[in-house]
Amino acid sequence: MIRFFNTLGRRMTEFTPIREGYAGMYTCGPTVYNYAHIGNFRAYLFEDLLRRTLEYHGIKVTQVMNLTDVDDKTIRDSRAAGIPLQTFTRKYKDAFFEDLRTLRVEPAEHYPEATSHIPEMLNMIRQLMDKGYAYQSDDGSIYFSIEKCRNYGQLVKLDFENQRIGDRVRSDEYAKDSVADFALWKAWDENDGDVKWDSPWGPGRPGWHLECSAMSRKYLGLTFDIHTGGVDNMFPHHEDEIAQSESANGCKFVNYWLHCEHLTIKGQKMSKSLGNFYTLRDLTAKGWSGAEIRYLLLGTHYRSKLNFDPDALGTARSALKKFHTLFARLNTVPAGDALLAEAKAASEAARAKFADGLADDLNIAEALATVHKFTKEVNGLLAKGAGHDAAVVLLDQYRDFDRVLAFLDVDSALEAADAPKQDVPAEILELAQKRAEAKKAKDFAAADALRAQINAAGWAVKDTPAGPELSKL
RNA sequence: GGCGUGAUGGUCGAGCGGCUAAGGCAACGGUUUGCAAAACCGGUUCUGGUGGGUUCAACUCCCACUCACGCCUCCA
Repeated sequence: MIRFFNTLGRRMTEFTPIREGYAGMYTCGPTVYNYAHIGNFRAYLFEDLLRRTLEYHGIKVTQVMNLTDVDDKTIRDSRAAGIPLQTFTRKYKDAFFEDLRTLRVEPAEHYPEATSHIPEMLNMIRQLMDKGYAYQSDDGSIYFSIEKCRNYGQLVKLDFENQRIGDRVRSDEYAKDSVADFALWKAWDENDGDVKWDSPWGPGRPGWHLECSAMSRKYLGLTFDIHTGGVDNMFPHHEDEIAQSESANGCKFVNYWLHCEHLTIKGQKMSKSLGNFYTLRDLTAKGWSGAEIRYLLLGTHYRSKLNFDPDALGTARSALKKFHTLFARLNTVPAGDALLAEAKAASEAARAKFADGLADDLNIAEALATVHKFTKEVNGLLAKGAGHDAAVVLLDQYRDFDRVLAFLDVDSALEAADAPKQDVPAEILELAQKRAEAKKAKDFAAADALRAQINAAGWAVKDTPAGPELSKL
């Protein structure tokens, strides 16, 4: 049984898909006006964990992630750069997909762009107008009227009578009947430059919330299983999506809403406006790998705040390195079927616990603890003389875990272990060679002197069963 | 002001109304090593923000307080 904490109702609920064995999932994607930061990627990694967990449990997932490629910011920044909107957003779409690959995020089935779905959105506005849920204001914009929607406020309890009205609201309020009404269609004005589409209500562009309602309907149907996003999307974005979709479609929009907590830095939300963010590229430029970053960002339960500390990436590196040396060891176990049955039993037990942990609202801590306990067993089996056949089973179990985790990298670790270290300078190799000879001759004074020389040159030497190994200090 | 989330050992981070409070990283001890490093093994560090309450029994439920963070129309 898989269960999730459903924001709708704020309860832990068993997951029952509409169609057995299949799950339709809509995940709010990026606004492509800049590089996404790792707080954004935390959400996408959570969604990746979600889809991989469903798949691990044999459920076929259809995931849709939208790309918001027209809004205030994309228009503002493309105009400031003097570049056509499409060209401008193309750059950040490409960067986004590149970053997803770095983090081993499994691709969604559909990545619809807002600008490619204007007809679908206009169609939905038409329906809302016809049913009386929307109205046109003096400036030509179309708004959704909250008052017409009895169910408004399913995700968050808000008391609109008793709100502290901020400046942002006041500046936007002029054309609306009610403060909470939101734009379905924004009438063109000169700030939009050449960005505009024709509509029955005059030239303009779609409101932000509308794209998700229109595109989810197109790719997932009127009612679908799961909708996710960051907690900051609960209001107004998701609340407005529900209002639009349920009003237009006349039926329930989404069965399970899952929201991911924020990534914080020094206890504060990471955000573009506060300027306290790291992009993925900032971290990879410092030498951290996608796997290490993935390990760190996935390590905290999605409904808890994750305080990002760059130093913690070192923890990730240490932990992953231990796995990699173990994989290499498993790969060189001599032939034989010793302890094969034990290996199979340990693998099967670990697999079941791992699956159960994930099924419990994506309890990654439980799943990881299982992997680590399994590793302890694996080491025990190796110490007891497990043969090659057993090693193959154990290694396969790590590959199986990695269908969800995607940071263990069993096979690339094995390849790396086999490949010669090519980037070591010749003179360092020569010193290491001389040291090996000195050691062979039991001239330890000379060997230590050579090691000091190697260290002075910025390299460390370790003696492994397979011979000396060099690494940068 | 309204709504919501959280506070666990050096650090990150779980479960659970009652076995010795997972697991990672770090530290420490041991095995191994010519010495190291790496690897493996091991116990250890806290009595669970504060104060009450319920209960035979609470870290786990309830109340209050303190602190922190988030949302209240840009925001993953």
